[in-house]
Amino acid sequence: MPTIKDVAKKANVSVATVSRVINNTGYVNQETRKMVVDVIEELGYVPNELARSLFKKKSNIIGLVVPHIATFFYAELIESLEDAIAHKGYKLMIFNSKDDVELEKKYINVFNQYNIDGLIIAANTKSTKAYLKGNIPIITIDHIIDDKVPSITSDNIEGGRLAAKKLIKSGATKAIHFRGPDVLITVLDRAKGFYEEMDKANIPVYSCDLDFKSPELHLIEHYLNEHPDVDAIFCSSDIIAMYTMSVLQRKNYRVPEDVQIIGFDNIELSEILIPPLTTIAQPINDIAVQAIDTLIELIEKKEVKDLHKVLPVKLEERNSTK
Amino acid sequence: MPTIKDVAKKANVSVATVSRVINNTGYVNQETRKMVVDVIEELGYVPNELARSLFKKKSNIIGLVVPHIATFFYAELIESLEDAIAHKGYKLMIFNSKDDVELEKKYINVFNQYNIDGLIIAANTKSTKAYLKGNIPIITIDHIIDDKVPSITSDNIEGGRLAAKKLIKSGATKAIHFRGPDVLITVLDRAKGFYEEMDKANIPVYSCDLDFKSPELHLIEHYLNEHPDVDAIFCSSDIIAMYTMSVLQRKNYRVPEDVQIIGFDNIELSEILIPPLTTIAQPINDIAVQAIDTLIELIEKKEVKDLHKVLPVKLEERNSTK
DNA sequence: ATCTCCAATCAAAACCATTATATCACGTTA
DNA sequence: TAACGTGATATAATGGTTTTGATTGGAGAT
Repeated sequence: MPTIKDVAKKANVSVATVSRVINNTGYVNQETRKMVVDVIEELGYVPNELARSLFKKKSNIIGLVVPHIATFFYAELIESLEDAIAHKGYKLMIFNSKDDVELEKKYINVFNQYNIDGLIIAANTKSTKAYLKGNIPIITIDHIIDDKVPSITSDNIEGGRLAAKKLIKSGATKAIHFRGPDVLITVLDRAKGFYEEMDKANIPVYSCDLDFKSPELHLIEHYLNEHPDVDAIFCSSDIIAMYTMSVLQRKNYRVPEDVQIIGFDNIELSEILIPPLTTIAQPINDIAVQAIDTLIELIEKKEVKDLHKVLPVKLEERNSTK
Repeated sequence: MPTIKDVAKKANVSVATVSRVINNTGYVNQETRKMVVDVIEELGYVPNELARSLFKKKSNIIGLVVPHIATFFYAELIESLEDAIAHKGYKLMIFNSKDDVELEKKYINVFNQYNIDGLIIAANTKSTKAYLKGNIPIITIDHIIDDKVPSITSDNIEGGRLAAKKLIKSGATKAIHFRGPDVLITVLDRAKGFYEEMDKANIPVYSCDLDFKSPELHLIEHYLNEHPDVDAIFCSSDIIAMYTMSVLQRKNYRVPEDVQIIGFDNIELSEILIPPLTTIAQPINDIAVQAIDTLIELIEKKEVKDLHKVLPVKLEERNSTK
């Protein structure tokens, strides 16, 4: 790999001149510029980003902490984030925390080691303070770890409400809420909105916590057995809804005639279920774009207006509800 | 952030001594070591990985090029890779190529800029030569771009054969193969093995190319309409199989009585379909581990024995076949 | 004729960690 | 005693880039 020195030597100019050409700063004669550009072309010189980062204390790398890459929602989120990040000239470094505190600690070190410019935390971290200690700009997605740390969340409470309202309107009389793990604020908020409306309508709700990545089929079945007369189900995620529908179908419940079901996320697959799944749509792409925009404002020390942005969700009506 | 100099000053030793303590090299007195370690602890000093990388020409970063992060198979692959990489003390930088040549070109520059130590290409790249020009160790997953570039693939041909054999044994008389995009070698290999066996058994096969990420429902439907008497379907991926099953169900085909169907990948969801999907299981985790192992051998300039490793696939029999 | 100004350029310092080389003190050995 | 080995540490060079401060030559002003 040729260095800036090689270019300088070959073009018979100083290193500084080459630097000025590359960065379009300071004075440089048109002819000199052309000469330098030609040599750069000829040698196939590419500036070394590490050296740049070292000097500028800025790496153009954004770190992302997620609990599980392969969970559908996160996978789609990562894709959107990668896209938004690439557009801004940054690169993405991904860390899979697996909700493991030790792992997170290790990662936090890495962030400092690499002069990472910003951090997106989409995981329910337990090491809040450790993250905040370094002075890397941080933004959280899907939850809030500190009042001063900007966040982008969907309006989960409203999502829960929308689901409840829809089920109530379609004649629900007894409901189950299959939730994700109750350590997640998203999960709690969705539940909160849901209970709120169901309580108002005096409809009893039973709830059960499941794993997000692979919901336990036997738990779902067990729960349905305990409440055979349930006629409305709200799930914290579309994946949970898919698992639930699978159990329902196996147990010969008709959807939506016997039981209505609503999911959350609006992942692509929800459309092709039989019947297609009614769900609460999260604006994943908007979340990603807003997160990156805000994070970059933070990195550039600009003023961030709304510290906690809540994006609207939408009821996507399909045929798993009446 | 304190630097090595700060540590040296505070501990009253030279920078070199601190470095020796950190890296466990050369001679350093026990007492001096303790003193240095204490100061490091006190200042919360962490070596700057960028400076290290710059000097060593080694970044401990491994790049990964995938076509679409959110495609199920890739998401699971990324998760496994991240795991294997983290275990070896490397970090993962992800690039979503979207099968876009321009984007790939941009990324290849980035790899050099960051002194990336190794590259995993899981995408069907069109810029083979550009990748090879830099002298970064490369390994490909799921396809082969050059005879000299090590690769890890599943035994896709055998996968196709296994699917065919199973369908033949269960009485198939007319088959459709819903494939992924025919630019992918994986897709072609699976088809190859499948045709091979079906030809032997004299069973006609019709095939149709679909998108991997969001298979076109109308194409599937159109194809089924054209061949209403089909009784066996082999899909290049479980996602395609899910979409196909959705169409089948909507058209009131019974699975497996009227039509048998086999997928590929064995993603988690395939188990909960109704009926559970028979599929060809790829050893995703093994692929990831072997890929990282081989890549690191390459990085460390060790001899790589088998340049092209083909990992066995397995027929996972469930109830979508007879 | 002298001075100011500015475009154009350069050399050197800075960034941070690593390492080859140098230095020194001490003890051992010929 | 002089030469040597060795443990312990310091010094300086290295890597690639950007920035700072300094220098030059020439145009225009006084």
